[in-house]
Amino acid sequence: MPVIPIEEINLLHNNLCQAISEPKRIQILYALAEQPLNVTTLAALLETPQPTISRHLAILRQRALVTTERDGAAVIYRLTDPRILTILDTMRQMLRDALERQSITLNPE
Amino acid sequence: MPVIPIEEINLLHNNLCQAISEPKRIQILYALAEQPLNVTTLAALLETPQPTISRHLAILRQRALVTTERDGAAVIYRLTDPRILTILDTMRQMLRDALERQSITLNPE
DNA sequence: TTATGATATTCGGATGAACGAATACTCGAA
DNA sequence: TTCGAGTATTCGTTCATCCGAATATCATAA
Repeated sequence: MPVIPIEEINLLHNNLCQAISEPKRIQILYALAEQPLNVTTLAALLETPQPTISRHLAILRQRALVTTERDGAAVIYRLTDPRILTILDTMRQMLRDALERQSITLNPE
Repeated sequence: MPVIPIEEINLLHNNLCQAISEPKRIQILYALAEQPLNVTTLAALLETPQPTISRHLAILRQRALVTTERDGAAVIYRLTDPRILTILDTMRQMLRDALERQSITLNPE
């Protein structure tokens, strides 16, 4: 029974849990999963003001969830680690299963 | 390229991301992974006031991450879905790998 | 039914993000 | 070196959530 040090719990919280605990940032991660994008394109895609996207990207970059590459005046953002998608998709499946237990269905057919 | 509806993003955020975005709740989930526990025992284990633990458990219960069973006056809490541990462990590994990229190591040896 | 251990809830204050708006910075072309 | 497109930052406000303290509720034994 491994007791996880509180320092590691805090790192986990600050760097990952906290980072994905914001709907807009989840949207950003899914968008970048399709393809790397620059800030303006991302802002247009998510119909969100550019400073808002830029702030969220800064948070994701500080947590090392995305990396950047310059392309002239533009900055291309891409996912650092595809496992973040595995995590989000697992959560979605858990959510579907939990809703099913309550006989509620997403996208019923 | 599946575009995820904003409603599902919000459900994901409210029910799962938000729920694990708190160090004490992560500790609780790991503790319950070892074995089901009642509130008082959990409070003692995590050296945290009982009302604090109770409030966090209420949040986890509302999100269906834990379930309860009565045992006399006590209430036993247990994990609903072991996949939450898979998620947390994957995050820990991502964190380790990210730190390694910066030549920082947890538990060096 | 009353007392006790166990759990849940409420209140108030404090803290932490998020946002809109405005603006500052950066890069490269001319 | 100046301009414009692209990106980042700052400020002030608002809103959500956490906690400690106190207390209420619940279940069972006597």
